[in-house]
Amino acid sequence: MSPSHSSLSFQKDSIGVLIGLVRSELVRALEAELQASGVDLRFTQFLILKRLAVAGPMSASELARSVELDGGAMTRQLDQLEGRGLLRRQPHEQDRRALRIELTPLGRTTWEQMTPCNDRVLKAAQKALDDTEREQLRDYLERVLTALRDKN
Amino acid sequence: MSPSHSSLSFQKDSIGVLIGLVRSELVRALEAELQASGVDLRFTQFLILKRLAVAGPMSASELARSVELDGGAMTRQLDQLEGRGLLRRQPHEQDRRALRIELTPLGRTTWEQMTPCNDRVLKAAQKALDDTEREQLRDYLERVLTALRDKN
DNA sequence: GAATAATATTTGTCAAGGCAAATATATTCT
DNA sequence: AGAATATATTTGCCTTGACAAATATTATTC
Repeated sequence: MSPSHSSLSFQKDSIGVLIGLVRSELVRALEAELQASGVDLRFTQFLILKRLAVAGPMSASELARSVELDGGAMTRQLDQLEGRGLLRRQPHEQDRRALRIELTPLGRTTWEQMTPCNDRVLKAAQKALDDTEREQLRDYLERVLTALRDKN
Repeated sequence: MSPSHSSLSFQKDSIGVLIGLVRSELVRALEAELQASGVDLRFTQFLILKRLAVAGPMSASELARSVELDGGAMTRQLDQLEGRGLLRRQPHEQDRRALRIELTPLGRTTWEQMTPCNDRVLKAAQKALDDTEREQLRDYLERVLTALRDKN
């Protein structure tokens, strides 16, 4: 279709486009795995629970920064996740403005159900790369991230 | 901060998280470049115009698929971009259901203003990689994308 | 060739995130 | 100490995108 532009249409995607595509496939794959495992969580909620499980309790704003989510959006996600009994808002001991967000036992159980999903998706994504290439990919991505962040 | 979990917090990001971070930095950087060049476009609108400029006129649904945007969302983006005079909806010659979306001269001029922004961002992102590494990064990302899409 | 299925576009509805304002508390400066 | 500033959380408002339904047209099947 539209053969008159085929010479132009076959140009390779830029790194930027490629990264966007990979990201959306990763999100899609993870949400599919979660659903297939009976875990009713969206990608953002998965990230929040994962962060709490891996890094331990923290304030809502620390959590928001660490998953790159807006503070207001975080409040609403916490409302939902707390309403479902997956986490708790406790008072912060040193700072009365802040909260200490912590997983409940149910939240931890849920995390244990999701972590195999995460592993499967990452494994599937990297199945065409050997160990050396995986390390290189990570290294390149880290360098790209640093370059973008240091752009002064 | 939160020294009681430092041993866990210093774990490396997964490839998944890393790709998400790179993507959001790329979007941020591109939108900043556009704004600095006086081009009032969001990332999605940039993608649409770029696609039309590079691949030529196409139907709305082809365009939607090629930038991974929902059809309904595309209709509204086209409303906006057409309203600003950047593109036109023409009748499709072979298919009376469909449209032929094409850039206006203003759309083309705008594209010429944005393409240096795109180039600067991609160059900045890859400045810490040499030519070989850039090719490898692209190759790895393509293989990851294929692996995710072929997961049967 | 009529019936059925598929596709293109549009519109309505909803969920999610960004931004800004409001409030409460901490921190810094003088 | 007191004032000014910064940060944490919440809420309201707005934009965007996904999903589903509606309509128009094309493609396929019987």
